Amino acid sequence: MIKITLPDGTVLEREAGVTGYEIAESISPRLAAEVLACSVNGETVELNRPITEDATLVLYKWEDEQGKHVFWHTSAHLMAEALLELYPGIQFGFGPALENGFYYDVVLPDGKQIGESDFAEIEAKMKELASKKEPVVRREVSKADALKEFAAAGQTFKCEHIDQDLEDGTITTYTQGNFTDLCRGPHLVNTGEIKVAKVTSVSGCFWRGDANREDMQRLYGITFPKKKMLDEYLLMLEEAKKRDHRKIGKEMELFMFSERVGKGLPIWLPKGTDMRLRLQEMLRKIQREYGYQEVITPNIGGKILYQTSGHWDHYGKDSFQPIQTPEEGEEYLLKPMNCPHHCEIFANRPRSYKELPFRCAEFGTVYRYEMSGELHGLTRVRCFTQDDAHIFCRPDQVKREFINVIDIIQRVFKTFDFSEDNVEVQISLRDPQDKKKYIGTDEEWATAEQAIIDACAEKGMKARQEVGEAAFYGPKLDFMVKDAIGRRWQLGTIQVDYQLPQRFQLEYTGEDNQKHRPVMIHRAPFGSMERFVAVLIEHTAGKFPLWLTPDQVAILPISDKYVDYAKQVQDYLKKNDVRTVLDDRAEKIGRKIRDNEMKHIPYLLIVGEKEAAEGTVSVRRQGQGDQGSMKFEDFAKKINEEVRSMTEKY
RNA sequence: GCUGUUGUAGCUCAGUGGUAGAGCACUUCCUUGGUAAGGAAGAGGUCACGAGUUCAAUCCUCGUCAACAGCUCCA
Repeated sequence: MIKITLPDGTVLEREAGVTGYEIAESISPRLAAEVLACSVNGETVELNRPITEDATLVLYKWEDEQGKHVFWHTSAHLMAEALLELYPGIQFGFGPALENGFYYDVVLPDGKQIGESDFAEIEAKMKELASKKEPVVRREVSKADALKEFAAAGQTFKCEHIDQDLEDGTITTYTQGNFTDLCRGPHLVNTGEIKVAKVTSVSGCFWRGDANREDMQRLYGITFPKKKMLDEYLLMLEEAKKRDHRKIGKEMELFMFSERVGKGLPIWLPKGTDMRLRLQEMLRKIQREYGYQEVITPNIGGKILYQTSGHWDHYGKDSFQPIQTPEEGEEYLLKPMNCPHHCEIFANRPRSYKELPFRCAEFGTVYRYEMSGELHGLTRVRCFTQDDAHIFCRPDQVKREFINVIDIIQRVFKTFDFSEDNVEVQISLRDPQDKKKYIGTDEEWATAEQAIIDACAEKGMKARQEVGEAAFYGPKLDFMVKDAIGRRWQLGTIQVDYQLPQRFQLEYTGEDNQKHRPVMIHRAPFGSMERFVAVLIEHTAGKFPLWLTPDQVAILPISDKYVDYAKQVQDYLKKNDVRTVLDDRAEKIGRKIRDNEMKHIPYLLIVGEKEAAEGTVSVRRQGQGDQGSMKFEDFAKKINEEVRSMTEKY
């Protein structure tokens, strides 16, 4: 029997020997029209695959992640089919489905490159082919036959893939029309489901992602079963663009870039600086509770410092090149990280176990020579300030310290309503196959990795483990947050490190009067001030919480007859630590409200004849309209109370 | 760094082989108004930068710089 669970939760049974599609059809024609793929005992397969034995069946529609995935995977083949017709002799690499759409890596014959002007033609061809409703036919082939077939088609990348990566007996191909692709599947039963296709972008890439291999072009596309869905998708992208931190940062005058200062070197404008300092104050307050001591170190350090730490060997070419001092024959680096400086602080004098854990914090500005193509607004820059700290502790204190840092990060995220949906936690482990990338012994790695896994378990945190993502000196726990269009950025990070203490010969005297080596924990709850502010802008669309926002209150006189009174109110609020702006333009009140609402100022105070006579202000909350009037002294109290209740919580 | 795209007023963007336009913002004037756009006038540009083609280049070609999308990378 086949056990079927429907989307609404009802459970049905059918005799074996039918296909997923036939089952859907027997339930309702409407379901049959909507269903795209199914899974048999957890494995996603085509709808036309006969189910021969007892199984659990789940039907997938467009709304299901699996349904979309199959739809887009077939769409990738459809695009390839279109490309093959338009550019005979084209070579295909990989063409997978993505979270939103799909891509195909290709090399065009005779060195031709696809540009945006070619998109319309490709889209039209895809539509034309889809309208033929070609069946997608699955075949199992032997390795030898597959090699022969793809060699005959001149597909050298496919042949390499078959030859090097695939086992005989596991190889399948899918054919639609004149196009056959090597593919594990599953796919749509026919391409007619695809009603609207859009090629979204083209970019360069390498065969197998290897910069030493052939250059390819990666063509991105997205398709939908209904025309309306494409319009909605494009609208959603438009909306996301409005939250882009680069746009809002410019509009709100938070930060800027200057070509003469240099690319990737952000300049914090007064309002942005105001916010940043407030964020730093928040973290300072929290850190003090956990016994951190703040330090300040220079923005450069001797090259020898980074040779000692090992960073020069690993990242020398990704740093700004050394600054020479010819008279003294010295070389200095702009500091790419703060840890070596902090190691020197620990090594400054003999340390006792009684001082441990020694927690050394710094808002440390660092410089990294990131590849120019990588630079991106405030999220990827060449100069940024880490909310850095290094904890030197005994091995048995690692887990406790680790948990404290997780607490700090969770407090920070809670303050900004980064819900669990937005935050992904990742444990970054070493790739044991690739030991050249890392320093340290197997035992140290095992201990460090276990400490992280244990700490997460103790905090009940769901964390994904990623092999090969560790830093060269140790494993990491990273907190990733999505931006407006779903790109993930790493914010908070905690890392265990046995290596730097060794390299810097760090020691403390234990209770036993013997020298011991401390363990070092690197941590940054925000990650960097730049990236955190960027993500915060996109998260809030520029509507920052009252305690943080640069301008809390705008005062709007009804006419310039009341500007004097407005100034009196402003003075009072300033004296009571409320951040205000005065809109004394000769504009109508409706206009002033509109303009200041659009600037995302949390409170607007309207003052006219009535308010001046009574010593009140008419209060308007952002997005919530008129809130009635009150004495301006009471308003000052209210707003201060509101800010206090927010800052007390973090 | 690689592939593609873009660069015109403070912002968003039209436009043309004969050296430029709109809307918003800005300045001034009129209006003195009650909860999301009042009216008029003015000012503002080496059309990213540098070469080349041309009688003539903002427009065509090449190079440089920067930005955007993606790849690769991310201590």
